[in-house]
Amino acid sequence: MTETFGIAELAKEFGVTTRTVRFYEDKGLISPAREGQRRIYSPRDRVRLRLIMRGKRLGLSLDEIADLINLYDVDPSEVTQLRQFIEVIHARKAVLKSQKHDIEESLAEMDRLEKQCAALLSQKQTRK
Amino acid sequence: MTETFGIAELAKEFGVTTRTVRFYEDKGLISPAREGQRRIYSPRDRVRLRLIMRGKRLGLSLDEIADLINLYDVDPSEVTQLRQFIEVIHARKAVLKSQKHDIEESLAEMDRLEKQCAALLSQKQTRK
DNA sequence: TCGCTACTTTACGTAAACGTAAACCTCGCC
DNA sequence: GGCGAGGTTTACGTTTACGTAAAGTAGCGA
Repeated sequence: MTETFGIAELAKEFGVTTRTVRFYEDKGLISPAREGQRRIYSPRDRVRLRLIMRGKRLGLSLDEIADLINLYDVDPSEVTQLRQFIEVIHARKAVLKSQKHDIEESLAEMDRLEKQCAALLSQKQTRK
Repeated sequence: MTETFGIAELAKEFGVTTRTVRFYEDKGLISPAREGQRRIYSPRDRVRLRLIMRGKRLGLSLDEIADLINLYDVDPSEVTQLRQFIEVIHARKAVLKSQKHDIEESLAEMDRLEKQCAALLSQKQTRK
């Protein structure tokens, strides 16, 4: 028997409000089961939530996140679809790589700034 | 004599509208000179625009970008300020590193998906 | 002087991603 | 059986990051 979760539980785990979790459901990002009128979340829903949070940390919109999540649910029956799918993956990889590049540039700049600061600091302290 | 730019010129270069460029000025992200009532952008303004665009690609809000840009303009006279500044840099570096981690995870997943697809494709084609 | 082009300010509109308030179930328990 | 905790729907409010329209100005070539 697979584990299930309540809405408050998941909201707390991911550091969002229950409103947010329901909002994601409205957007079609997750579709929890119901027990009466209550929402029951499966481990699969939880994984999706994790993917959503990662997408948000990367600055994606919910619509973009929806597209990405749906990648995992593509039915690979048609060869044409498979080819298109590979195209999408390539495009996505390109974006990620450019983003990685931006991050590495930023990190390098932060290091430079930090070293400048450290130098200034030791200068001021030896002079004292 | 240093080169200058018009608003349309810069907007085109960075792939945004002039409205956007003016909006960034309203937000205090850039402060171009004026010639009469027209805006005149310096190479420094252009660098700032480049930083803004990079920030946006990384999913930052304009407020966050403003904070980051102002890092480059900090006056390093006070030791206390210098220490705080280093703290800020450290925090920023931590965020960037976690973001980089997210990206690498995503890239790995994309690779996995791509290989699955390739395998399925070749399967379907040899069978044909 | 006319008209065109590029730029300006002012201001209202809008989509995304929730926040927040109101009013209603329902389950456990004292 | 009342009630408190936690969940639900419905709906209007809010912030961010611009879009878009209106109306005015400044220079420049015919």
